[in-house]
Amino acid sequence: MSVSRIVSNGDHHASTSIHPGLPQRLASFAVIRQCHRGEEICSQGRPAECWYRLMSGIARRCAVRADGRRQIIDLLLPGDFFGFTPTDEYDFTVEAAVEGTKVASFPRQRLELLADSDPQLAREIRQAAFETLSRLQTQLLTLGRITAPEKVGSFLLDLASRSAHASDGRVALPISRYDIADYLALSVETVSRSLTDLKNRGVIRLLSTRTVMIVDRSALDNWERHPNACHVLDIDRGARPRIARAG
Amino acid sequence: MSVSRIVSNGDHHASTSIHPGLPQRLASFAVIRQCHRGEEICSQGRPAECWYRLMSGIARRCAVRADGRRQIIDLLLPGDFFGFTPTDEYDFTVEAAVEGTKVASFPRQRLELLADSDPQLAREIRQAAFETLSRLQTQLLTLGRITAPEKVGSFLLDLASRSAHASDGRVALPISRYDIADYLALSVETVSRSLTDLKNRGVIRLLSTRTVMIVDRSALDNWERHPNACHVLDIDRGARPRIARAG
DNA sequence: CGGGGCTTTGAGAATCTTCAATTTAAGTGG
DNA sequence: CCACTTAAATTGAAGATTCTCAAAGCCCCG
Repeated sequence: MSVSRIVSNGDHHASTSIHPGLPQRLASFAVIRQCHRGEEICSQGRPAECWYRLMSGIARRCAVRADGRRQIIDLLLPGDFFGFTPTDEYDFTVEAAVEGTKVASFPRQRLELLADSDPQLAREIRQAAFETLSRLQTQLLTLGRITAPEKVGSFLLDLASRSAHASDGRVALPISRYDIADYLALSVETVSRSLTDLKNRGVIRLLSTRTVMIVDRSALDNWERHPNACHVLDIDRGARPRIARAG
Repeated sequence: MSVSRIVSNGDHHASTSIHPGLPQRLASFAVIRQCHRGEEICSQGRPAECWYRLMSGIARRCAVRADGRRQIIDLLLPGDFFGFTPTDEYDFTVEAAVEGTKVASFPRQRLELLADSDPQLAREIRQAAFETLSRLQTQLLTLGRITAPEKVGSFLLDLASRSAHASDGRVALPISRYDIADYLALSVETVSRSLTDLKNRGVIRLLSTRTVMIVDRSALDNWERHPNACHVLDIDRGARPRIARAG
């Protein structure tokens, strides 16, 4: 169903960016597969026979609720690993979000066996898992935001930091408003309104439907540097400060 | 600042439950530390010198926003690992949520070195990381819920599955309503109202303030078994089904 | 028995969702 | 290359939910 080939050193793109080449040991086992838009890369409930890394394009890891609503658990950008499970089957379905998405797949069982005798490989796998953890944590922070514009702003910042161009505040939105909505647990309309809201407040500029320019970075990023306030007695006892919405 | 001692085989509790003993190899390196309520176990920004596993009690991994709101990224129950980071410093602060919380700590650098020559240990660490991933994903699903009662219900189910007693639907709430609120990104009042709402609808019973009985499990769990609907053309194009709230 | 936090409940304000319709963008075929 | 069809994105208005502010009851601990 797709072109497959062996690659010696995975990444075709510039290795200077945030999206570095494959770790050395891993690279030699990669089998690249190209996917159509909407094509499933791996399916929930199926035996987890491979680990993956997105090489180009975009993929989404999603679940569907009984009420029919879809939820995007994880947005996969080039360089991201996925397919890690504690059990022997995939816990989510992953599908390509854009045409021609390229995925590197690694036979799990073989890799684990090799890792047993190749410490460097084992470390690379561990590192990949830790980076996946970090990605999910970032998303948890985003979903924990209160207002919709904050969620969208947080999403934009995350996207900017994970994308290639770091310098100018230009960020390409790789997915539709619908996908963003399902990723941020908002309705499409609210996503759209939040974007125009941020635009009107001068925080961003919409260069095109799928391109935003971050003008006021600080307005989007409102995280405390050191959360030691957690330690304060008041907060520990539950009487945390109550703050008005960032209307 | 706390009692520390070496243990040969970590877990004091029944090994029959969901909370099994420490993996064999890991166990031999555990140093147990007992913490006071509110005491920090590890701090954001500090060098990540240890990996941890909660042995008893409860801990929370949290962040504080610039506006003062606290967010609980991760609720740690006995058996849970934490402290995994892709960088060399902790990305969040972890603190004991109840008095006498016991934590096993493992010197990271030493463990990684040992893992290089002990494949079994390497596998155990990997497994721990994957389980952490799974835990975060579950929380992402919960936060992705639309209504507050759904979030609370999802939280209860998760808690039930992670707690010891599996049979009777009794679930002990190990943290305050405030903590639950910060964990689910809701206000305290909404958490409280959601609980009484679920009670009034006969889905749960409040045996005590900190003990709920799950009566109608299916009313809380509304996940599609196989999210293959993602693959349907309509959904792929964004025109996902729009469903009324579960009022 | 008193104090303080924890929990619950009430009421109004703000936000988000839903339903509906319009506008913009994109893809297809002549 | 333009007209046409369809999807994507935006905007409006009403209804629903949640947050905020306020206050009362509860429970544990000293």
